[in-house]
Amino acid sequence: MENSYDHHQFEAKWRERWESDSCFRWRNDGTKPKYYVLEMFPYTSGKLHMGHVRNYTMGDIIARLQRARGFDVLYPTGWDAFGLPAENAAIARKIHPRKFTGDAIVSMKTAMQRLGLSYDWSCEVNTSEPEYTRAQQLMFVEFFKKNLVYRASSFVNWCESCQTVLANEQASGGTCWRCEGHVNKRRVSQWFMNIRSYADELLESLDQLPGWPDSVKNIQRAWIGRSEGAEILFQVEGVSAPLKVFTTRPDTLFGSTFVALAPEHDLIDRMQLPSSKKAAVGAFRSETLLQAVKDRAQQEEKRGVFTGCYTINPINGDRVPIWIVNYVMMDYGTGAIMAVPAHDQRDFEFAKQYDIPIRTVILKEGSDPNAQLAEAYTGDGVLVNSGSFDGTPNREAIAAITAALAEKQRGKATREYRLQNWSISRQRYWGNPIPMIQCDACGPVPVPEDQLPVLLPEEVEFTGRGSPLGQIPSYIQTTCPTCGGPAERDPDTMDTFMDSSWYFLRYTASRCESPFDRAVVNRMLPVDVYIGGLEHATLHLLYSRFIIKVLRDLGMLDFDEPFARLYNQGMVNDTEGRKQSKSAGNVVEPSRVTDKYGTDALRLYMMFATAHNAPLNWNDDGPRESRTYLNRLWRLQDRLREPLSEHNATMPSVEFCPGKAEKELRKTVHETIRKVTDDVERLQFNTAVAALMTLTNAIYVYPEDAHAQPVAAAYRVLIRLAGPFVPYICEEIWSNIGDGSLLVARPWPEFDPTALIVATKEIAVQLNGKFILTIEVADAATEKEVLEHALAQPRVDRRIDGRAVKKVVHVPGRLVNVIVA
RNA sequence: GCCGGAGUGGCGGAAUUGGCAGACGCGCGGGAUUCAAAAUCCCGUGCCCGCAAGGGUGUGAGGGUUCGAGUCCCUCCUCCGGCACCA
Repeated sequence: MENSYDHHQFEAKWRERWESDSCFRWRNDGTKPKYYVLEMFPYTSGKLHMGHVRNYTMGDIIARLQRARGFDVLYPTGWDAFGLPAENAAIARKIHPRKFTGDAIVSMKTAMQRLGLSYDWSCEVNTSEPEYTRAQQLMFVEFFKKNLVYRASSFVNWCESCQTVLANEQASGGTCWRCEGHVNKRRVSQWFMNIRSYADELLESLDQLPGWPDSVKNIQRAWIGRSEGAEILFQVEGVSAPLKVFTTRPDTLFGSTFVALAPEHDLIDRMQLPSSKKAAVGAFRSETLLQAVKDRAQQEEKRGVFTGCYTINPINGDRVPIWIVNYVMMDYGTGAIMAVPAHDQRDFEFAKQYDIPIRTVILKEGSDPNAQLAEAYTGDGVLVNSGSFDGTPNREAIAAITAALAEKQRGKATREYRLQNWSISRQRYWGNPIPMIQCDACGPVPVPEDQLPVLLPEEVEFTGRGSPLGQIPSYIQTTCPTCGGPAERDPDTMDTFMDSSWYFLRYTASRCESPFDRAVVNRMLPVDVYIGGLEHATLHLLYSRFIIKVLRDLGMLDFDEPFARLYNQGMVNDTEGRKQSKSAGNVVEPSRVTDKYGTDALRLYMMFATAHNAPLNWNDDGPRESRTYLNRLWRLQDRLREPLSEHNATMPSVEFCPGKAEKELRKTVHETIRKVTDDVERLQFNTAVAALMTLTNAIYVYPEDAHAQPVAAAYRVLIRLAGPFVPYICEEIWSNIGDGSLLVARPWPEFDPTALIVATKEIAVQLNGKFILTIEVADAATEKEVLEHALAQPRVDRRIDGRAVKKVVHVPGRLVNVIVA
């Protein structure tokens, strides 16, 4: 006890003891209510950075606290172990991705264990291991059998430097999400998952997620991008199949003076282009298709080419020209629009440039129908130049015109989505092989279950060019499981977002033969608290929600959403607020801080510095300042030596609290229990730490001549409350002052609301809403007594200055507001 | 451009439902301890006027609702995040 605080002397000791006593084991025996705490598992980059420390400390505090409160806590972790960086390391440094990943796991796991994180490591999951690979391949085969995956050859986002296909959200802004290289359009045959068929549910069930931050829900809503409108069929001259157009403004149909197609649109190949137009059309298409997605999206100038072909407007029989334009995207809607220059700014600009007629069909109230438009009018109004619909308010005309088209079988109300279907094929080695065989006679055939998993071949040369698996004949060449003839394996691996969209199910049965145990998963999920970065708002979190709904519809589990509550921890930046990065040379190593100040000091600093979701700009003084507090916590052992040796209670007892000082301390103890418990529940770790400091201060200033039992007990409560935040020092102190048990095995202190009631309370007195002073009134005082007491104050009386009191507002227990003229 | 979120002391940040703005910490000032210093413990600390008692003022700017606004409403400014020819 006389030793000064030296973290080196006991961190390893307690880590080993917690491990050997299985303190953090998930029991899964149904005897206690369950609690599932989850963090976004790390990608196996090899380094643990401050962002991880911040994220995992939050989860660890919740896990430790909930265990103490009597929950059967599942708090697991694992490794997002497949992916491009390991493969790139293989190409650059000739290290096999399996070795690179294995080494990374060893070093990261050691670092994570040093942080005192209370994971149940027996649940550990590694997405690159054969068991996980097999489980996911079983699920893929199931998806295939139920037609949830399909093969399509289409224009996809192609990253030139990664030589791979990207999902739309992985190519946001025209740059690759991983290497930030240019993304082009390219026609490739891929496996897709039909996430769009779940778009409505993914959107609507966001409203049933009160535990999610609005920011993430809004990002997902925008990402899904549902818009209501109509699909309209245009007859193209010389082509039998009608052209489908999507619009949100069917009310403007009479104003459509041309139809515009995306350059990729396949109708262009089926139209009979006049020979005079063929060269220009061909040139425009190939030029546009060669452009990187980003360049095309950022191109301000609207350009296009007239095809020489015409189509018939189904509402009025107008013959309108068909153009191919650079501002219509194949990805959205039908890749074709009815252009209405008068009421759409983009169409307006295009029509001006190419001298296409502009016809007003919506008139703003009180404006001149013949006025020249300076820009498109997109507001509301009344229909003109629209035949029998003239005079109809445009909002009504939307439904009316849609109905008129439906009657003629020329259109219907419909919805479109910004969300694209999920392309899951990757032309990479270090991923989960797609368990499919392509047979010329039988088509795509799944690998039979008894032959799973399809494992990656070990002997591979990593050149960084083309398809790594496709170049290995011994892997590719196989026989068809159906007909026995020669066939080829799918040369691709699955997008790693597939791995991470169900790993949290696997934790509950990490060695199970089937992908997961249905009964256990149904009991443990949804995850109670999920913590991770906001950067996964549209990728991982949307895919996970989708996969859970798919598994539900396949009858494999019985809930709708994977994560009941979601929290996004803020970034850890450098001192200037810039992102930490190797290239900027501003990375602070967690181990350097923990060596010098101890794990607890680092954890405490990260929790105290700022709110959980605000960015944390690193402050070099922070860990030292936290250490100062820990020293203060430590020294109380010595300072309270006598009280602690005389009294072994773990709570301040009422009978030992006769005087004001004792009662006040007891009140502070219970306020702290309540505040720490509530604050951790809301992830307000900074204010929880502040409450611990307040109790610490109260113990320091507790009068020496007051009764010893309350202060000894208060200190024991403090150590128990601080345990989840700074576990090592608290376990060590507890071994000196406790009851011989391990602190981590102690239940959480009980909150007693009656301890908050003391004899008097403070009431603020205001005059005309302006604060004057506080008065002390008896706890049981009536309203009349409180008001009399307030008005009797000389300072209040002086400020009233003889004016008549018009009204008095009394908020019991809080304030009195005296209103005078 | 559109959709979110946020602007509070010298600094990091508190303020559950509209009810004493600035909890807690850093820094700073004072005191105790010490031969002295560090460390430690105690007290003080939004700003302005005042020796003090006391008074004024104050949550990005302006307006509004209310007995009462950091909190609710409107307009504007700044910063951060998301989306961006989405038909």
